[in-house]
Amino acid sequence: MITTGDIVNKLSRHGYRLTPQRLMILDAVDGADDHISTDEIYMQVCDQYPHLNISTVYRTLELLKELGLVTETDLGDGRVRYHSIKKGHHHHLVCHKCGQTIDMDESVLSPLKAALSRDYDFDAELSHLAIFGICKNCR
Amino acid sequence: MITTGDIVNKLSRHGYRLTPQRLMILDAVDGADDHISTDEIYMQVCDQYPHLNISTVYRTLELLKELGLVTETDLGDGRVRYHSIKKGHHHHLVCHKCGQTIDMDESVLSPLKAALSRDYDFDAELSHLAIFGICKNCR
DNA sequence: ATTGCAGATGCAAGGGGTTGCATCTGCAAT
DNA sequence: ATTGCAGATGCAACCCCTTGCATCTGCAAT
Repeated sequence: MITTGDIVNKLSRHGYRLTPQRLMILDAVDGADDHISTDEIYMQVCDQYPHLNISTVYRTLELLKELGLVTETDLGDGRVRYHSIKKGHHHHLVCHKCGQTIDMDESVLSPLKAALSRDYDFDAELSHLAIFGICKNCR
Repeated sequence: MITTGDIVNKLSRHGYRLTPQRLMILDAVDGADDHISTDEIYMQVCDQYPHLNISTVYRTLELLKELGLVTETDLGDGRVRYHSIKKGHHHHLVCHKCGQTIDMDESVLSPLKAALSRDYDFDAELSHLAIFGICKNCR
């Protein structure tokens, strides 16, 4: 379990400060059942604290991503979505026809990561990838 | 070589029409040395035909992509780029630190495509992918 | 408890891209 | 050569997101 104290430490170690906005935004991501979009986070936090500005939400999510507290995924619906690191890594297969998203095991990408490292000396960041295509029902 | 006649046929077969705007936009993509961004296309075509609207450029590129005449790549610089199909498929490794993009051979992705088809019955569209990470100089 | 200040926020303007709608036009039928 | 009309365009408004800047504040040093 990550406590508020842990977050304070993680932030201060990088020269950042804990603000109520950051705490509320992180709570919103952690508390979400599924991947949550920026404006869902914004609206949710605004219920408690209406003065919040949307740009703070974007900047905070960028920071939380940098600190490894949340991961970001582009599911192709025109808005990026966030997910607590507590809920583990996984990837997505997104169907272009029906829009369905299928969770994909991380292991499928391991050979690719290894090949890129071997052949191109490139350290790929594949922490939360979405791959587009056609699902079995739509093929 | 693809002629204007070929394009007319390809369009009409799908119930679309050939317009001067479409022809000029396709010419701009075909004539570009490298991946060209939407507003580069817009500015280039505007030189010949100033009445052109930017939304026509977006809609036309969407159509050309659908018809397989151009491919689209997101190189992570905040704008999508286009590339003529005539110049072949390839993928990109984009370094988060220095911004360099490395061309990657298509064959690296074949095992992934096969695995997704086998394990998930999912037909992945990996025609012009960008993978983010850290390049050898920045590791 | 005060103070100082770098880091954080709110605000407003701007950038890339999309969309609804009225008008226009390619093109097939006549 | 005309006509009809679905498809295409231009326009304006909008959406998601980012950025510059003035103000505010967490928090460490005193």
